[in-house]
Amino acid sequence: MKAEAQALKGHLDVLLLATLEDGPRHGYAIKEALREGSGGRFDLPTGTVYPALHRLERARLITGSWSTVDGRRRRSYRLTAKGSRQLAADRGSWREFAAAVTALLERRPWPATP
Amino acid sequence: MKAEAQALKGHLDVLLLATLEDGPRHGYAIKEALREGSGGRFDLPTGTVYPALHRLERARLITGSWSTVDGRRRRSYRLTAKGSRQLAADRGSWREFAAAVTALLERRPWPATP
DNA sequence: TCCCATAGCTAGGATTCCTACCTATCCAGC
DNA sequence: GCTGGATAGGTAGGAATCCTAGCTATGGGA
Repeated sequence: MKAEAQALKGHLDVLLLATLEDGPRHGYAIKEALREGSGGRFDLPTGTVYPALHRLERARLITGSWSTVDGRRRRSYRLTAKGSRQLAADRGSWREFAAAVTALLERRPWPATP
Repeated sequence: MKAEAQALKGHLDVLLLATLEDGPRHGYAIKEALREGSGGRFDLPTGTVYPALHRLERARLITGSWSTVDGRRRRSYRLTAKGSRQLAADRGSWREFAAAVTALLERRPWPATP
């Protein structure tokens, strides 16, 4: 395994949901949004993105619909109500998680610092 | 799978290394340090901690030695030079990773904001 | 004409973390 | 004396996730 691989480590779902917060996007556009929104850091292979979208759809967090634009078929996804709630919850979880890891790595006392 | 499980998502190694930065600790003490240092958030099962320590030892990031204290056998671990370097690198990776995820979730423009 | 960007997909492997289980000692409470 | 919890170590196996590697197909620019 490459050293820098496995970069997402379980946080992919919340990122995918977040890209849909402003409105529907198709898979490839989601992938591009993550790449651009992260300064190139999250340049995910399609073998990561598409299965993850299918997983979110099975979980009813997003719904997809087919369309054709310029001769290319697209599957456009949007957040469901459940997905919206999940996104809000996951954002909170991320903040707590990041705070806890940072506290341990920066060796600050828990819970808060000046 | 429980909703809140898989809490560490690939960041366990850097946390384990960080607990050894102040000096040697044995496995159980490492587990306790993570629990206390995270305000109880990272209360890891031993089935997570011990195999991870063995993994780090195999990778020569830490070295362990047996001792007996109060009739209990302990395996005390300390950082190797390689482990120290890895910790420094992983800290940097964490900062970048956390910044990228936060930027996407808080929808701040990349790379920086006031 | 050929290649790149766009757009979608799957199979299988590697890794990681957790659940569930095990042994054993020391000490406090009953 | 006995029991249970905290301390201390461990393993086996499963579930989940992400990546690699491969595939099809269209449109447009060099």
